[in-house]
Amino acid sequence: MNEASRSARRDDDGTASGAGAGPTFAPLYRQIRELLLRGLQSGEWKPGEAIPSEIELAARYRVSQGTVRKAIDELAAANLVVRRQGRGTFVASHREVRTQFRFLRLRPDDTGAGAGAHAPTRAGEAGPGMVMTSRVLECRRLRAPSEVARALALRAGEAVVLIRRLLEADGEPTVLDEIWLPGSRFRGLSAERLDAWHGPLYLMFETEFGVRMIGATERLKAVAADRGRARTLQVAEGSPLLLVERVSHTYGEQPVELRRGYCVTQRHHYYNELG
Amino acid sequence: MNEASRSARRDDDGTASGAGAGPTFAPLYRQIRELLLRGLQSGEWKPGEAIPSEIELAARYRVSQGTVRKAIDELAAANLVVRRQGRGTFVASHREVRTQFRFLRLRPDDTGAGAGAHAPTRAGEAGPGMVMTSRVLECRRLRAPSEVARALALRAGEAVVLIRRLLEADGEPTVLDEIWLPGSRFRGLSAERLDAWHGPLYLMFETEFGVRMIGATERLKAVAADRGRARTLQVAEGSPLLLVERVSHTYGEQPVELRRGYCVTQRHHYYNELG
DNA sequence: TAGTGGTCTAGACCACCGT
DNA sequence: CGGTGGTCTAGACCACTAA
Repeated sequence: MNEASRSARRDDDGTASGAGAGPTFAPLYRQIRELLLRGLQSGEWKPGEAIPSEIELAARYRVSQGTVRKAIDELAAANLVVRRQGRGTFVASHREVRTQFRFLRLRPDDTGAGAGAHAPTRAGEAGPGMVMTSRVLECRRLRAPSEVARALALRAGEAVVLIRRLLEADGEPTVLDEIWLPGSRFRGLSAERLDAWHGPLYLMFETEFGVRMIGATERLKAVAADRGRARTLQVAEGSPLLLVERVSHTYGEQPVELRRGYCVTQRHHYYNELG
Repeated sequence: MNEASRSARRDDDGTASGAGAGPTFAPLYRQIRELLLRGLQSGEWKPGEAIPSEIELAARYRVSQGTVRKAIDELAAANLVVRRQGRGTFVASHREVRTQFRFLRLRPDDTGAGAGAHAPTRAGEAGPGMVMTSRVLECRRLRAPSEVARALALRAGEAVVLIRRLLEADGEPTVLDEIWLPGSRFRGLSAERLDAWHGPLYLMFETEFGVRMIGATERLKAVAADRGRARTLQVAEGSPLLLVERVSHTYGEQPVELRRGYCVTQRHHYYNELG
């Protein structure tokens, strides 16, 4: 691209050069990244589909391939997009096995035969190394309690969906989930549809409701099992449970799920890596 | 660099081109990265010091600046090195505030005034938002129990150091740590030296023993407080505690610490982000 | 064989830092 | 001001994939 057009675009995009204490200009590749991000968010390219080639994007935005490349690099680093040499760059989807268990941090304790206590499940293995089956206990619509509304950035009293489900790992009751979703985005979600669905919940959200979870923040606590939860999880009342409170979000940090998972950690643990 | 010298270096580095089913050649920038890694590991450049400039490294290794850049990019992404525009690239150190609390995931519950339940402590804040004080209960040398030896990749019975300490958050007993270290790397570590040290433990390990923690894997469980720990933490026996079992490592994934932290999560939680 | 992403180069210029 | 990292370009070539 030539000097003139570059300056022109920059002037178009920015809001202030010397005007005020406004934000300084973002590098070109970040501007491109934002444009691509908008394409993802708007559904111009859907999960599983390929986005245009780097060369095509470079031509479209009138920048060099290297600049497009750096923009895509960041999207790939954020797991929003997956590069495949020789094939193209694809919008990430919960369909893919690698991404499948990205949000599931629960692992069985004895992972690998005589392996060290902290060996990852298996080299390069993404799966949890266990068979997880889900049983929906309840699914109903109600008005958001205040803390749920706050977490989902809704007004108190707005419609939400509450799902309660029991996860069994290798046949043993292990996680009791209480999932809150904004009613507006999940119209038509019901216990029947949940029962009919076989596969990861986030894949259902993606394909059936067009809501793609791309990240989450979690808060973990140890709590004592109350009567009801103890019964459901088949543990003694007062047993220690690992409470995982998760708020997950789509594009633009927009929260779309509040989940409280009560986990029995007798034979399982929550796995995390610090770098 | 010219074709001839590039081919030459590649032939030197690799082990097999068409010979056997050996590993395929790594890209140049990865080879450079490994060379830099060796420099870090060997202590050629020490924590806090600057490594040579990109231009100098490019000349030394006879590659382009862009290739060196990509190598350093990966080291920076792994937090092994910190780039500072206009100044240089520095070996990461636990001295820096940003890195200071990288391994501390415990946060006070009510973070920010009326903020949403899941707002990070503060925008860009690395600190824990609380005053943490440490009290060493015990520090002694003994022979490694088998599971400790396994976690630290030692032979059973080798010398290890056991540290027990109590962390108080804003004056309240909150975490009871049991820390196991390989004796060979931590000669001369004693309760007195620990008491005399003020600052993060990992900084002490780095400056006093030349052991730099660069990463860790953690396993979390909810457990019931036994008699002793309940007393130390001033909670009721049987109270749920968050057990954080951490194995941290230095360069080359070499484990150098096994830590079990028993956390009271009445007013605190373990924070995590999933991307 | 054509098209895609992946690597590598060389050089220009910018933004920032310390002196 | 000189030196550092940061951005951007243009073009060559490689590695992989699919038709």
